[in-house]
Amino acid sequence: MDAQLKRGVLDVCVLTAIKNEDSYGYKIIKDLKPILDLSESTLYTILKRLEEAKMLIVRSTEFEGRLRKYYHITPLGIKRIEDFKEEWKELMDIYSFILEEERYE
Amino acid sequence: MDAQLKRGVLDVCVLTAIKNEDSYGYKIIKDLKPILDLSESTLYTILKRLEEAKMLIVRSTEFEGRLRKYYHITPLGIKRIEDFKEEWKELMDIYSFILEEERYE
DNA sequence: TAATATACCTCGCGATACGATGTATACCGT
DNA sequence: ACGGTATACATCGTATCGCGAGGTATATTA
Repeated sequence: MDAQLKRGVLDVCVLTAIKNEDSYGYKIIKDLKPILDLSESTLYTILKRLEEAKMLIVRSTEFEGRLRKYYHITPLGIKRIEDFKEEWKELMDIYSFILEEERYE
Repeated sequence: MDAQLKRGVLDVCVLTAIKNEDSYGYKIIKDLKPILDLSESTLYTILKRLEEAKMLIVRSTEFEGRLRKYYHITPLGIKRIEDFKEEWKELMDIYSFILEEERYE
């Protein structure tokens, strides 16, 4: 999938991945794999950004000798998802425009 | 509308705007206004990019004393629109994922 | 013992939206 | 005659962000 098209949905996907149950980086990538391929460097950048935006909070734990950082969504994170749904409506209008113009070809 | 979400659709919108009839910068902005607000600096950057990608060709004319550059879509430009429609399917899957997760809140 | 999986992270590059700014002509109201 | 607005083009710099390349470390498996 085109990188440009990803930009508007990536952070919302990550928030969605942790919405129902706290999760951690490595698991998020695996969970999202079927619908969206994202690299580790991308994910950790996003997680950091979302943390700075207070859309999630982090809890570091140790699991079987390895570090594992669990991410928990905040009300601001929930709001980000809701806002996205509103934006989606506008995006649908744009898509309709592209399809409609097609009829006259 | 969020700038990030725009990135994947902007160039396709511009191509769509000139698809059925050759058009020029100032008119493209006015035509797209109802569904998408884009600034002049953004549009001219996109037009230049699309020209370099050979998705459109330019024809400079003079109209009532002013310069006017008409843009005409090429087969590559048409293909870009078709490719976008395929990408849209993937985007719909992502949107479905976001909505489905919602059910368990 | 070597490879693979798990789990984290940083740096730099390239792509790109957009505000600010600039140039120039035509038109319209006062 | 003059100022404002519309038309029409363009460039530059900044900020954002996806992602490949590379790094560190432990556990498991062949």
